Amino acid sequence: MSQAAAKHDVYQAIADPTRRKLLGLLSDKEMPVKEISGHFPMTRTAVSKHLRILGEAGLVQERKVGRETRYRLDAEPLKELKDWLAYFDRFWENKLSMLKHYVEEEEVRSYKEE
Amino acid sequence: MSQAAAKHDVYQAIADPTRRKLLGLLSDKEMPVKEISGHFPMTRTAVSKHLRILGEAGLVQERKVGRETRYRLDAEPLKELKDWLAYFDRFWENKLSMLKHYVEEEEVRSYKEE
DNA sequence: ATGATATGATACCAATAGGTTTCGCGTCAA
DNA sequence: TTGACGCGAAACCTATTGGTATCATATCAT
Repeated sequence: MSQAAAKHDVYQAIADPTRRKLLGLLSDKEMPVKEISGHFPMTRTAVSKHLRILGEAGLVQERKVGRETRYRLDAEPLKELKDWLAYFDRFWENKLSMLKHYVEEEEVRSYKEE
Repeated sequence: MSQAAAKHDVYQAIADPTRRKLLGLLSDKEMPVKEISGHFPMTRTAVSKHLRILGEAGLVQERKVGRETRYRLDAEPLKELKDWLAYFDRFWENKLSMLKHYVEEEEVRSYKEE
């Protein structure tokens, strides 16, 4: 309830390479927009928009200092991604069991349908 | 070189909730398009497009069986995601060290600038 | 051979995404 | 107090996305 209008989720947020780079950049230290945008071949406004999307996903937090707005990483929402990803662990943690899975599937299916 | 025109990467592929659901569905078993599309409130063509995008990202593999095309999960490309994610582990594996990080940053900055 | 089935290809559409330029406003420095 | 600075908001543009309906083709069943 604390933050309405979560228009962008973490999956969308990291879909864009610029935004992934932003997260890497802001993991080192807090940074004002001007300094941030110096690292990207686009206008400050464009970077600012990316930052807003990251903010909506909860991946960055902002703080006003004088006329600056400083952004820093908040990695917490990445947990959701990590959890989602964990489900697929068994499918490549050992590829053998996955293969076995499909081979057995196939034997059953061949017998029934083909 | 084996696969040209990788128009979609794994980050984009999983950005869409329908496609994430598809991956979950296809992790259980190989499935033909018609059966797959039965699980979604959209046309078969739409589902087919999502499958193509997943295919471009290497996340599903297809196999022709008679007039069917059966799809199955290939989780391997998710490794890239997992690796990318691993970089951020330190930022929430123990939140204390992260906090410490910023506090120290801030002390230095206050001293220099404010 | 004929008709139903499974699918991909194609053309089309509205909404969103990613970018730009311009503008206004608060803050800092002279 | 007057600029310059840092930033977000707004209007705008084009390409992409997610969806549709329609069509062509290959395969299966009769």
